[in-house]
Amino acid sequence: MVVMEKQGKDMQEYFIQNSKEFVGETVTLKGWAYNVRKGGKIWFLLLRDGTGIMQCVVTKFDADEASFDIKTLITQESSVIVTGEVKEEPRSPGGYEMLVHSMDLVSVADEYPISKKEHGTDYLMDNRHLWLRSKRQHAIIRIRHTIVKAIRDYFDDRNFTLVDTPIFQKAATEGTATLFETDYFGEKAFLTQSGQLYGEAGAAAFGKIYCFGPTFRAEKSKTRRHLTEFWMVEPEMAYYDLDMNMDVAEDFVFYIVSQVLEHRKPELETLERDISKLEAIQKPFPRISYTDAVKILNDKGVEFKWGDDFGGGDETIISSQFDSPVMVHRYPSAIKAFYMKRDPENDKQAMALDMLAPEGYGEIIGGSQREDDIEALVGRIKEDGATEEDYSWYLDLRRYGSFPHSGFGLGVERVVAWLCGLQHIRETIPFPRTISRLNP
RNA sequence: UCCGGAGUAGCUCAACGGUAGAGCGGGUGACUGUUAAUCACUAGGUUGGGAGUUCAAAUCUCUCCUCCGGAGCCA
Repeated sequence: MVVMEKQGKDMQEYFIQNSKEFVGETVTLKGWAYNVRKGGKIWFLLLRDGTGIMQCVVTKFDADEASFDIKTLITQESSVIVTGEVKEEPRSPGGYEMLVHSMDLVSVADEYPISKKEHGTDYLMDNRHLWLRSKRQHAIIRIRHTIVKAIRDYFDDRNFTLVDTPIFQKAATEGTATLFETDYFGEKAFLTQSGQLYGEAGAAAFGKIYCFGPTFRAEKSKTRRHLTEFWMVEPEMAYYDLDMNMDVAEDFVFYIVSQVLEHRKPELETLERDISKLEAIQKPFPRISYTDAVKILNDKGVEFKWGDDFGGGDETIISSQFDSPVMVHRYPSAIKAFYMKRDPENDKQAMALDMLAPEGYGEIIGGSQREDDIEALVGRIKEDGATEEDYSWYLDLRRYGSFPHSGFGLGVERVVAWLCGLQHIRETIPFPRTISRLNP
């Protein structure tokens, strides 16, 4: 067993994140100069390797002369390869440092656009390709990675099959939203706003499926909650009703939160996230009907009529009543999509659910039990001004073995913003696309 | 699309009718334990574009452009 451990470590590649296991050893680091502090006979290089930042100490006694003299050439973000001994050192940020023996300057960086002082967001977004190197952005993107992994693991471990859905689509999923139009060999095609209708075909073939990919909305939204290109995961489950759907949504979101807490505490601390708010989240999540939600608003003195849709401020008031995400179900059918099943007990209500994140982060999930009655579905398609022809393959799913089924979509970036405690959604994705940004 | 705010040095900002300034970053030099290192010296500007008012405009007026925040729409 001791031998196995030794072998395992010998085979382990050194990177800054696991310095603890290499104390006393001489290792080689390849990375970039995050910062340099120069003295006369000693200088400090903060080296970034993608996993963390290591303080490298260069002195005339421990390093050769050529390596020491690199201090006159090196600039912020220059690429360097350093060899030296890893030591525990309380004076060093991170608790470890490297005593440098030799150094190789791979490339001298030009004057770096992102200085050590503060910058405006728009300037940083113009330099997004470089901004990603900073501690804060590094932490966010790593948390995003953990969220995406949790999403895939959750479904993969529960017998869901991945069914990818097309990005080019012939028609809108939900008539109202504005879509990006493209020329598809002389024919109109739209960038997808949802994979759901295809997901329903998948559920009929595989039982439980999910699709996960980018989604596009051409609305000219200018808010901190909107991107024109964002990632959405959409599970669809055969023989699941609305309550079972909410069970999955709750368990799924709880799993994502717990994975982030388990694996990304250092990153959350870098972001100065109030972790107690995330630790307070518990199952079961509160479930309230739309009608109850309207009562909450009215009790708080908000003028709100049954039948209207919630605005951002309304959602914040409702969600702030709870520590955990809240699921609001049975919305007025008039404000929901045609494919949602009507409540058998009240035709004015749709079997829809939205999940609102705490702390004012808004809607992170939208879903429903789907309409499985072909007559009802055809009726609503016609009410929307479309034809049976437009939805012929979708209606086939009701002609050939219709079945109760449900699903939902979760917006990845809104979850990242919520868990990271960010002010703006544009930091949640490496290269955001908004109404005013297509570059970089 | 509507409402509000802002464009001044590479960056973050000040000057708000009378000769355009600071901090950071850059350059040069000093320093053996720095922590957004410090200290000294130094370079750097058609004040977003256009038009107008005035003896005089970064400053006042109009217009256009760009960006930010909010509303609507939504994940």
